[in-house]
Amino acid sequence: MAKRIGLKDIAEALNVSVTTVSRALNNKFDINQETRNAILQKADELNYRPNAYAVSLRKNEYFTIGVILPSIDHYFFSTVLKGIMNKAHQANYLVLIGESNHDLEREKEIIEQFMSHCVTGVIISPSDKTTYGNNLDLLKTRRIPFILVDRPTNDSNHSFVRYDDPNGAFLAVEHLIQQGYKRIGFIKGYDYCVISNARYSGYKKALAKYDIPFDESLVKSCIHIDKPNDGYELSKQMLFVKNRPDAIFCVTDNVASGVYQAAIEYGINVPTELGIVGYSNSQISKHLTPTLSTVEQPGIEMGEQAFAFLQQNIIGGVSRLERTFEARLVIRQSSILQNFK
Amino acid sequence: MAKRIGLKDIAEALNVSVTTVSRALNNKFDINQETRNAILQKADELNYRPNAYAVSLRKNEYFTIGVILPSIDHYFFSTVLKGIMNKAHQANYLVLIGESNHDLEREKEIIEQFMSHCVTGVIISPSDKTTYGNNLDLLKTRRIPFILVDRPTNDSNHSFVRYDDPNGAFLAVEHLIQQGYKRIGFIKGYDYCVISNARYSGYKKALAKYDIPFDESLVKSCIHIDKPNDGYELSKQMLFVKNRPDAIFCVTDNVASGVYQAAIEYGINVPTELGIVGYSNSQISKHLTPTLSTVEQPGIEMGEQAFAFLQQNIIGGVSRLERTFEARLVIRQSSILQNFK
DNA sequence: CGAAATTTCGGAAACGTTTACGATGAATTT
DNA sequence: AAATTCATCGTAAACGTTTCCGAAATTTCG
Repeated sequence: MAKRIGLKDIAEALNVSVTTVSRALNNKFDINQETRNAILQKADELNYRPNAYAVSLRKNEYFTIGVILPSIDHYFFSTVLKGIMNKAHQANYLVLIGESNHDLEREKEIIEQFMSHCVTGVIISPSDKTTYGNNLDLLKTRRIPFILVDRPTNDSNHSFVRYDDPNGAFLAVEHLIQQGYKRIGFIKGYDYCVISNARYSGYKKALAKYDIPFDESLVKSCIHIDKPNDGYELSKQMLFVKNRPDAIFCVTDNVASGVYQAAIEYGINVPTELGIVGYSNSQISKHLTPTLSTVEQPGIEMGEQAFAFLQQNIIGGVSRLERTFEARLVIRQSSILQNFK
Repeated sequence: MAKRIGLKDIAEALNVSVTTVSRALNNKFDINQETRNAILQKADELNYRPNAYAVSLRKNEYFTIGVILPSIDHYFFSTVLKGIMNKAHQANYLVLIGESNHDLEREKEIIEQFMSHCVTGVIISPSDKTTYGNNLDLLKTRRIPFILVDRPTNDSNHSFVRYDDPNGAFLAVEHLIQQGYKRIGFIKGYDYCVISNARYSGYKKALAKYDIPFDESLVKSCIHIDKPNDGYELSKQMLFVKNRPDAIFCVTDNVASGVYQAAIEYGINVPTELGIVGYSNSQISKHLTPTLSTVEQPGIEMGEQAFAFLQQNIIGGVSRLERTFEARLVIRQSSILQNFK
């Protein structure tokens, strides 16, 4: 509302030129100490802030990156964002944020908004469909570097930061096997969910390694991977048969929480009668009773790494970078059988 | 990396002036249909995007708001942010985000960055100390409108969106009383935590209404309000005495989760032997066993309301707006005694 | 003391837009 | 046929900076 004050205001107040004021404020060398001090003081007095728009326009450097996430209130993504913002702040970058809600059209809008705002790079966790999609082409034709987070595409030219999802699932299932569980079920996501499929493959690999026959009746697909309800319903189906599984690996912690509910309802003890392992090491996993064993996903570190990669791409012009975070299992109470046998 | 293409590039390619190109792209009237079409086509072909910096600078209108939150990966705040971004997107505003981490110095840096980027308004959930502080003065002297979220200051001129915290606590405690609990404890935050104190007052008010004497030994203060550990330790202290409380109201769900742990450790049944009510209706409250009764905090709605207020302040120049969201109790299993008595 | 070097500053152009204004030519009117 | 209108376009200034270049004023040097 109030008039923005600019270099001109300071200049007029002190009877010097705009150029001189600029020089003083930017610590240039060819300026007298006294005038500089006077200018600094006046600037402070008038509460001057440089207009970032004018500066960027003139210098043609826009210290801005864009971040696109499917959902901002999803715990994992919010930690990724935190990691990005940590590093971005240190490097004096402005961070623009867009929430795609897995909507391709929205994702495109965000990218175009980012391009209008001259982002020098983008970190994106694409919606599932983008994986094969063309929204990224918008960035490519503009040669705007981007880093994929958590969900790499099948294009081998892209830089990405991801988590070793198959191995995370493998470790989870192997752990269950080693604990002595015999019939291990898996509650997955829908068929085209990239993340779910990656974990599915790890599940199968672990079974194969220990010569456990794959039993399709032990695998169920849920629609909503972020809510417990599907896990609840599907595990009820799985547990209400004669030859029921004695352990269930879940595609997310939230799904696992649904399995807890079903177990309680049926009076099935966890972990003695039913082992459970989730995925994400989200907040709830520590709070469930018994505490939930799960696969860790270090969101902050992944975010920080993504920003570091982006910076390398921007500055160094490095073409392709990738990092796969090593999977790590967090063993808690829900999968410990050893002491009871 | 690639050269940005501007109006000039289109103009040169078509042998017209920059002005004409601008006119064509902005749907001005005094332009020939054919040239317009040619320009539109060329712009599309070259993948032109207007430079938002130049536009804003020239038009002197910056459709940007800033949001400052203590923590971005805190569930409640992430939902507030989601609400803000929903509305901001509809209104075509750019959203800048800063994470203060309850650090006053950082908060100031963010505000200055925002001012450099010419935000037309700010939504801020101030760190505790700012409540009495001067960071907001930076905005005031610049006449940049701002809306406080969740944590109003004691300055009666400020616009804010908050939650009726005292009443939320009151409802929680009243509910426990009505269920038949007799000795109701409270685990609060540290002494200067605004939110904690608001809830504390509601606790006391409920006791007073039902003529239950206030017993200081039933009130404990924790440091970390967002983690279960303090709740765990403090409730152990409270439960390990002869005349222990039969219900505990907690300043947050996370603290309540710590009480669960202590109860399990001591073999105390929830809710029959110990009633528990938390605060925030966070993710975990639905997943705990038994499910946790808690006070709802509608983050998305509060965020949307905050943006609506900000917009009114910006557009209409309305001076002061406030809204207190009505408290609502979510009754789950952890506080139900009625059926057992 | 004159010339050269140095210090300190201002003028002007530029970044990519938008917009007020004027210019041009064609079409219409008288 | 001259005068007027109208449609279409270009010129130039402006937004708030930075920076190149040159101009004074001052100092240093031979």
